[in-house]
Amino acid sequence: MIQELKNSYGSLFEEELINEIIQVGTYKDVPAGFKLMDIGSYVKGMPLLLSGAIKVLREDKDGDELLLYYLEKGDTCSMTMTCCMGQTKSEIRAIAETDATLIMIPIQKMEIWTSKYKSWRNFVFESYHNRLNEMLHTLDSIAFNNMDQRLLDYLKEKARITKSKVIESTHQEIAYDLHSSRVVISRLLKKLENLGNIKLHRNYIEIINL
Amino acid sequence: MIQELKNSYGSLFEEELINEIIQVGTYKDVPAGFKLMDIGSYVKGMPLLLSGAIKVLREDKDGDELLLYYLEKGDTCSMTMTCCMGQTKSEIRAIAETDATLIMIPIQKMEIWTSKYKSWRNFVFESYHNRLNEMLHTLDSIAFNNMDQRLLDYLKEKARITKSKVIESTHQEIAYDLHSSRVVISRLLKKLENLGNIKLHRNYIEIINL
DNA sequence: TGCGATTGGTAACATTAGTTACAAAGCTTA
DNA sequence: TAAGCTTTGTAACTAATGTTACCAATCGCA
Repeated sequence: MIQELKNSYGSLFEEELINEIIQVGTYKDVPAGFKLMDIGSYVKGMPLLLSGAIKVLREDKDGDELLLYYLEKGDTCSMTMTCCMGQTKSEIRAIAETDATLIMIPIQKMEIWTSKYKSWRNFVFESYHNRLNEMLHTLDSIAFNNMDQRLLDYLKEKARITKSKVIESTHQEIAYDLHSSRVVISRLLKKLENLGNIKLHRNYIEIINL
Repeated sequence: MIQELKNSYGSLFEEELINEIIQVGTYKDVPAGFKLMDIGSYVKGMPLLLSGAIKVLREDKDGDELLLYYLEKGDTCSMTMTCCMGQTKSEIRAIAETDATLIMIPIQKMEIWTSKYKSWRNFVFESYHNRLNEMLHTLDSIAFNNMDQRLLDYLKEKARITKSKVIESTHQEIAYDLHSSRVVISRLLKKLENLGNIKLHRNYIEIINL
């Protein structure tokens, strides 16, 4: 854990802060698909992601989902931070996209470290900054792009996150993430296959050239 | 200015911080329609809004716009904050929706006050929190609602922001904000009029019952 | 091996939103 | 007041997306 922590955050945080994190943080190892946080639940701690990817999504009143963005090594969840501080419920759901390891920081430390460590403050601000930009990007995608472009972006991002040319998703799962319907996604995927961008298989999609 | 500042921020900030703000802040009085910030421009200072409303919007590569949210008394622009700190260009455009008064804080003070004043830290965090939530709300609206619902929400919000039962916009202007076309908006507005929710006039819309 | 469940392909159709085109109504100003 | 601009209304059409329905392929497992 210590080596992993230094590997991901060593250049960001000073030695002293790293040591504090080691002291109070709890190491967690979660399998792909594990639900780290749900809408309406209260937040107990703040996660620092060491490895793997976390999928952050939104749900509307009818239970329809929408993928917001992914968190990666070195990221944390800004939503969590604000929830911690404001003692409000979570507005989003977070699910491990791949197997992931992370360190949970007790929320009381948040406030203390924010006044004590400049590097922590910068990290928190930068994190907010990144999340806001990702939200902007998602919004752009929905507001300005057609579904075929969104699907293309989705496939690219998923391949990047999983570091693989093979996307292990069913059409239905993709439809959920993009808040569309299975039939529409199948249709557009078939179009991409005909263009030679991908190759379709049962339960996975092979990326040829995006 | 001093009275206005205490009125809007007196309960948030301690006396000492208020005094510092008075010392280093510049008072600004801008007319409705004034462009406070544009996409791609660098940010010189951080605004604290004293009165009026600021419209924050996004633009895509083709110049198509989309309204993100409004800022009101007591708000600041989180985008600005992150831009200041990261020295990156603005991702959004900000335009005074009504006549507005605000105080510009030199960006150097940001960093100093963040370590010096707990109330400032809380303000900054809370501000991020609010903006993230507004972004989520906008995203919900675009992803999960049809245009008629979005239009309804738009009219409600605009009436709230301007504190008026009369919305002084042309159909074309509304179409820009919602990233739609004039014909579509006219169509839906007419439907709302037939339902008795609004009354249409040239250059303004009267709200009957939303 | 065979049955049921899951997954994907496709057609036909419905709905929503965007586009083009044009006319009428209402301001503005020469 | 006539000419010209802006704004709004509306029809007809196109495009994109969503829905329903049904079948075929594949998989897991009894």
